[in-house]
Amino acid sequence: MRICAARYRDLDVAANCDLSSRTGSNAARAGEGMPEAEQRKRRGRPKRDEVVALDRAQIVTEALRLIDERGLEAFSLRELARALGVFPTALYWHMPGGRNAVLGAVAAMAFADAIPPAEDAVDDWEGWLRALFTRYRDSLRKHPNIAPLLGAQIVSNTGVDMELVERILAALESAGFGGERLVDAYNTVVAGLLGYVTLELAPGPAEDASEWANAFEAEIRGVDAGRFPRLARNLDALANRAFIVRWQGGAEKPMTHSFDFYVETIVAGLRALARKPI
Amino acid sequence: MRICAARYRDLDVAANCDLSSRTGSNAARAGEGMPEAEQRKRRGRPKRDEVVALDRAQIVTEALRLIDERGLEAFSLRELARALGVFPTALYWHMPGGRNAVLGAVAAMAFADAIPPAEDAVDDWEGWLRALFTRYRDSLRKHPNIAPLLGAQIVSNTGVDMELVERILAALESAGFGGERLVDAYNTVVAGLLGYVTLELAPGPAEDASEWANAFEAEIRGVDAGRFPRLARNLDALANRAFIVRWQGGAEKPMTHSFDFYVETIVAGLRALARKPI
DNA sequence: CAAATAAATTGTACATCGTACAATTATTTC
DNA sequence: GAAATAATTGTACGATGTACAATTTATTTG
Repeated sequence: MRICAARYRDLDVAANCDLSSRTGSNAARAGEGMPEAEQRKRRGRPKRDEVVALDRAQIVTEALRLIDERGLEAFSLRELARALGVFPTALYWHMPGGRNAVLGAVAAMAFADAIPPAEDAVDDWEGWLRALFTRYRDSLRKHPNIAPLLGAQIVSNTGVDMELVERILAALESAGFGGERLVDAYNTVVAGLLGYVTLELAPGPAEDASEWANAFEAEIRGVDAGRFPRLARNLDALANRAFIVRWQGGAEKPMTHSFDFYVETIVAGLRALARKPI
Repeated sequence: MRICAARYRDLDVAANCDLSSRTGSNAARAGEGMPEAEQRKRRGRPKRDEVVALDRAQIVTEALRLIDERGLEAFSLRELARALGVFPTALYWHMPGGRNAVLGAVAAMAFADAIPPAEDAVDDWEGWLRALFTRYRDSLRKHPNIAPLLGAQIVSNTGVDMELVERILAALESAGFGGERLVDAYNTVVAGLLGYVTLELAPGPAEDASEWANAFEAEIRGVDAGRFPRLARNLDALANRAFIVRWQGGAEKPMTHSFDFYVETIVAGLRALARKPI
């Protein structure tokens, strides 16, 4: 038996006391150097002119900023709340789904930015497809840390715009696809669209990056030429420039040339299959 | 001020007391109905014949089983330890990297199972590539929950076999690629290999699956035919069978037909580009 | 204009997680 | 038989997601 001094054993209380002001227009950007509870917050709904009225858009934007800055793995609701100068549970009012809802919204926002603007009339379907692919890649390269979100999670997303679907269908119809083949070609295009970039930007090992990189590079460089003759012969061309034998992610070391080839492969493949009846 | 009954405020102690026996040969499979601390464990290293000698392989296998059963998101080191009848910290002895190391090993194991056996002499590179693609997909469909691991994380994995690299290079050389183009073609093949399956097996929203599915299906079914004429016209062919307009994952509703088309697209594209000099 | 209702937040609480570190015991090595 | 090393139990802590209650302001309704 012992005497306990603290009424509450939950340390969250202490952790949540570092609230920045956030009065007036967005002060959230101030970031780290918090002025230590500059003006104490009342409980309850804030007065109209006292605060900028935290809303969905603000939350999602800040979430993306945090993910850009510290990575997807380090993202947490609590840190997001801290950055916004708000208690973590306040986020649930605007985003009832909690963490997953925030990430879903971030993904949807990034995806929306990636699809090309509404210049209809797709007469050159090949050119349009090339443009779609490169535009998507360029967009995602600005936020490489969310690549896993788009590639491998919540693909059938909330509110993903049907605009993209419609445009891809238009391009493929103008290429000559219809009926069942149209579905297949559509799936091929979407998979192709996300596939390469997801892999290219996939995160490496979280910690001790350079240490691991050095070890892996050494392993690659000293590959057994007897067992793997082709790999050894083309090592200079492959090392750190090809998918399994690289030690840097696409954010640091883009694989642009191969991407162009990849796009050309898919376009050429579709062109070939558009002709063949079966 | 209050009198506290418990000496330790850490509930882990209680949580870790439900250790199953695991004496003799693997009793871990017994699972949920634990006989409540049947025989108390001593501290320290166990005697040789008392226990099955927990090792890396056992850990990885059990981890994969748990992920298959409850999903990747629900996976935790503590539950893994519970299933093995061991304290969580015991896992660190065999897997110094902790959680990430376990997941990496799981991914590597699954990947190793996916590459075809050593039937060298690739005279028919197209056939070999088709076989590689379908084999990889079939393997992953047995463990759909780890798809995000292979597709979007730790791609340059620890100990990923160079065997696969060498074989792909062999196939592509026999197709006529060399030098810089060989690298591009290789990257295209690897991206194609992982891309479609990663997307096809991507997990949907974790909770309230059927509720969300119903809502989404209703939204799709009632699509605005004015704004999205092509989508509306092909709705029956697309609904729940195409990437953005589906409400079930590939584990429940495979997209095999489109996959075959996808493979054919890549093969045809490579065939075309193998001829063209630039 | 008063009362009710909704909106938006602070505040409390808790189970769970990953993992660093110490303590303990068995086996192997010299 | 002592020293090293292997393999585990046991302790502890900070962090996270989120359910729920309390509180205050704004809006709607009678």
